[in-house]
Amino acid sequence: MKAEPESRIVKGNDVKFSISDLKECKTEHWDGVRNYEARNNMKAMKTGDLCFFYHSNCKVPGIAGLMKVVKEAYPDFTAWDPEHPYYDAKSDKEAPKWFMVDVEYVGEFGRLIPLKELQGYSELKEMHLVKRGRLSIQPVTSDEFDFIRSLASLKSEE
DNA sequence: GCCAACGTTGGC
DNA sequence: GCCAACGTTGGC
Repeated sequence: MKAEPESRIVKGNDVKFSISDLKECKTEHWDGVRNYEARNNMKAMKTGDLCFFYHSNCKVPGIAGLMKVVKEAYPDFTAWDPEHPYYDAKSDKEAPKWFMVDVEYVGEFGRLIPLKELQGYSELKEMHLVKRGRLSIQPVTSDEFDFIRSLASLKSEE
């Protein structure tokens, strides 16, 4: 799941959200997903599922930490707020178009695992992130998950 | 800030 | 329902 750790202003609001921000607030709703495939991936998530927190659109893009799903997909209310950077006039309350999940902080990796590095592993050649980078919510196979987990430990495990 | 790779829109 | 034009993402 991607978020931008560096400040960027959209419609007067800073959309910055990093693993440290999640650590601080502990749980957060993952709003702003405005792509059908990404939305469908979120709808498939189950409570307790683990997710990687990916830092995108920043100096060193890569995987920053781990979080878990604590609430399954429900309507993204930010789509209904005209003042919100992710407002979508075409989503109404009767038939919500966009959804979000709630995630809880699990841990930050002792080191950020750069995209550059991930691209170099043959084990990850087929990974969505490597093959087709653009999607903001992507599937990870259990083999890919285990492999990436072996590349770094959480700060809490050190 | 460039631009490739997508995704979306809308005329026909 | 095709597809050209346009918009967005995000690494570099």
